[in-house]
Amino acid sequence: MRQPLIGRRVTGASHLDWPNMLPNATSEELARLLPGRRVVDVQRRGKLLLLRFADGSALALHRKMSGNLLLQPAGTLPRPHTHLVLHFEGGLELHFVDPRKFGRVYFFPTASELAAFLEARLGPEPLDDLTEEELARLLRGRQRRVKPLLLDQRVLAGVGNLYADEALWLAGVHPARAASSLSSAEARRLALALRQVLREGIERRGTSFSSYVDAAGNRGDNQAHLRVYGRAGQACLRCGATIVRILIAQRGSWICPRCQPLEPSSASGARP
DNA sequence: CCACGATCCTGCTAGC
DNA sequence: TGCTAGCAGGATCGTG
Repeated sequence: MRQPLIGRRVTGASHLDWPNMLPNATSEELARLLPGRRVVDVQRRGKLLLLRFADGSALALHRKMSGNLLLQPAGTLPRPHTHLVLHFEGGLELHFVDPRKFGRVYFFPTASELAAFLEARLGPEPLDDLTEEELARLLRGRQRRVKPLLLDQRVLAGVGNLYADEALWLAGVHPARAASSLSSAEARRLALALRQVLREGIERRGTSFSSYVDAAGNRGDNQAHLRVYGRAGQACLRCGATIVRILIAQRGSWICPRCQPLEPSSASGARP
């Protein structure tokens, strides 16, 4: 979205039909405050898309489970479940389409308010800052199970359910292991695995097993390359054991019970 | 500090 | 064919 949006001025905001989408503003405020603001940067932080405006104000958009952001020519008829259309000069629109209505749009009048918001709820970026030492530091002393810890955005930003499962499988770590129980070798493998699965997901332009599309409406390819997520009943790609689905912190979690033992087994086990 | 359940929503699909 | 239970890429809140 950077190329099409940077430098463009907002001319309007419409189709704001879902107040719960706006935790810190009203529809009327957005429609009144946004026109005239010029986009100077488009960034990602964790799972948030940030639109920064010339005066330091910003929008932060979270797609949650079902949201899609589509760049369309002006005048495109919004599809069902569209809850925000941002109009830009030059005949461009950004449509926020979200059937489940879990998505959120935050408005921040100043850069420092945005910074405080991000600081309060997001940990380090795995692709920028996650050395093995940093992950070891994040795990140290935590009695929490490792998967819920990885999914906690305040601990580490941007890792979701499927990437957590993929990384834990690659690293040969059971999702219910206590975070502090990981050996330094396991922590090292996990740090590398997290970076790998996120990098692959981006290279493949996302995981579209359901409705995800990018801003141009194109599906990603990553769903065809998942190693463990959603593969219950199928053979583990590494050892041939049957992949199972378990519940960890109420989230579906797919594991290979042989490559990812819960108890440190005396048998040699998998050397992923 | 941590686990768990409920909550916010709609759509899809597997199973009957 | 039609119904229903269960599940879904997320995150927050209250309770214990």
